[in-house]
Amino acid sequence: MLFVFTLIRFPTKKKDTMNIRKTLEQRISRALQTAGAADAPALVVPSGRPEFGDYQANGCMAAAKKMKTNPVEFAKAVLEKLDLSDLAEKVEIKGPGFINIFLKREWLDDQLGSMKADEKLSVSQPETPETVVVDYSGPNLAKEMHVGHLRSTIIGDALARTLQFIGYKVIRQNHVGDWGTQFGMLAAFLALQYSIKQTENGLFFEAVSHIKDLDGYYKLANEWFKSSEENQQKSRDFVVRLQSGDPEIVPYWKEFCNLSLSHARTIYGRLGVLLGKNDVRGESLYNDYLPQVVKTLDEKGLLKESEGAKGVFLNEFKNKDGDPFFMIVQKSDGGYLYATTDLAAIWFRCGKGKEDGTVDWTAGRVLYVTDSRQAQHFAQVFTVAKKAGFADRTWLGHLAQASQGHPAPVQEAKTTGGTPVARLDETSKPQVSLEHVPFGMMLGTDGRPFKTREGGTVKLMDLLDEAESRAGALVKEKNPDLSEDKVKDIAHKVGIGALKYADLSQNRTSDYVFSWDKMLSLEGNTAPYMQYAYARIQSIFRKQDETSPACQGGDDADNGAIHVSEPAERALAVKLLQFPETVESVAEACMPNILCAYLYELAGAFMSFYENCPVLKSEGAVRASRLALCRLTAMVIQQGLALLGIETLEQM
RNA sequence: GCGCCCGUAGCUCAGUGGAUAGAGCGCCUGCCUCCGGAGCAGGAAGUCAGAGGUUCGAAUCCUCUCGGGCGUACCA
Repeated sequence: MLFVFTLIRFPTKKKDTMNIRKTLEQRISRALQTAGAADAPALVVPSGRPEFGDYQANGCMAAAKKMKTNPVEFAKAVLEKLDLSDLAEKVEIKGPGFINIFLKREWLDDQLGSMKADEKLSVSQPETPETVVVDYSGPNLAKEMHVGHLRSTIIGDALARTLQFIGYKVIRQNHVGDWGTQFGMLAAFLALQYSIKQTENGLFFEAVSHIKDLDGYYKLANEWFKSSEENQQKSRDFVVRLQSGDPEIVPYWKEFCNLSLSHARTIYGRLGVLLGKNDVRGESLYNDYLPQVVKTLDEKGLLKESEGAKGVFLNEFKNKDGDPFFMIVQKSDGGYLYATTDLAAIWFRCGKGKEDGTVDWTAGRVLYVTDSRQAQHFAQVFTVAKKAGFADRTWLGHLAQASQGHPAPVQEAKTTGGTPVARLDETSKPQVSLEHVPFGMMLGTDGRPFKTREGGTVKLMDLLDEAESRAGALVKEKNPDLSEDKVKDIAHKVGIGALKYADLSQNRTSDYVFSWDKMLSLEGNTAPYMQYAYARIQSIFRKQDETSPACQGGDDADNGAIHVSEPAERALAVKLLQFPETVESVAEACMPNILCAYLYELAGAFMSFYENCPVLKSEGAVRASRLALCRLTAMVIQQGLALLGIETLEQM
């Protein structure tokens, strides 16, 4: 018992020494406090200019203002309470009260050494690794995936990878659209127009071999539907029977969904997106919950009726007439809506699924990676979910633990770029953090919602083909001696990497102008730039094995101690050490573009280092140190790109 | 009407209340007998839509105006 108690009270905590920003933040906050400014944030940020050091603390001015003292005098007082001698060679006050910190080279050397020895690259694990559900991609199975699905799929995947790396338990959820009247039509067409064989694996439809693309199938089905009154009637019968769970009909619908899902899986495979069969939890799986959702809302006294429809009035939102918004959960004909399904999904994810034994987890945080047009919808759904208690915590996360014996801390509502998020409701009952992670729309070069010249959408498959073929052409041009297989492999990694990076590097909240050239560009701030830096480093190690037989095998070739001295080395060193704080920011704000910007700066710092500091031509300790620096840079670039779902290559 | 988002270099976009607003593309000037030139070093290019306000300090926060987008009761 005592052992357990000890574990709970003193969780094994990794030391946080390597997150520069956090370390400085803690030390300076303490100094501020000692100097008389309680609760004043230190406001530590990397310095804007080299002459201002590596980091600057901006908190003194505001604190002094609050205390009505002279900011420079106060900064001096803070400095007296502040001992950074172990990590800084100089700490000075400049301007109206900035504290500029110049990190010590020896300290940088130490930090780089421990970072290199750590498989997590100094990214510290959360003390309580809660379960985070990431809901992303979620294509409608009736149609083929197009460019509009790219952002959710890629951004969601990068966030899931990042959260997982940090140490959260990540549950990927592919909330595919697999329900609704159109599925009755599609299934009916499959059942009635194609020959069917029973095989060991279930049904086999002749259609499967004919359907080259889903959109073509959809078009055919639609024509069939429209061609006669009889077909329409058959189709409607199908819908009714399907929705009542008729065992004769369900297999047809299932087969169609499988067909469509296999198309999605092909796309995911080519994109390198980690969404598998087990991550698919379509709308239809919540069907059984829908009546219960409505019933629960009724029991909580939230359910009202208006013009025949059932729903919840929300004072927090206004409708066109300025009256409370009415969120409908059951139509006047008895049917349910997406708001109902979303409520059911929240319920499922936040405890109901575990209670039912369907899954073995319950969420502490749920991220919805969908376009920004749904912001209002989610704000409303989250509000209702909280009122109804669908998102109450059944698992005690860090919030509950932190508040043991005290009133629960009231946290400020925060946003993840759109929807306000409340972690605690008005009764201070711990709640799951439900966060909409919105992204902007895909626009054409005319600034209008993106469409092809024919008015259609660009198929994702076509975009991937184009990305790889453009990259392939470039690879052949740069390196004509490579084998066909090699070219193909490089073209794939470079092309897909560029495509993903083009999307991820943009602030997700802004609208996105679709451009073949921009999306598939391979120069400048693109994924290939980082891949190229990585390949250059690998090239150094290959050459190093050849030129220095004593070090062959590479085992200890890069194991030398790092001693930064040249300015370019120092700049690279500081950049490398900023990896942990960058990854944390990405996870907290759900902004992969922060990581992209970081990696671009890192690769840039390496390129300068590469130009200014010869590695293989240097000797002794300098050579060993530079080799080690190269190795660590390669590790960070590889890991950083991996968090974005982008692969590295040994050669390109 | 109401709500939310946006307006930054020729184009596409970064930018956490901090010091002289940054990248990429395009344009101009240098750099491959030298670890991979998909690169490096540098240059030109800005009334941060406009006007007020808060602040020691505003592209960032508040108000208004102009311009654009999205959403707004039985689609998702």
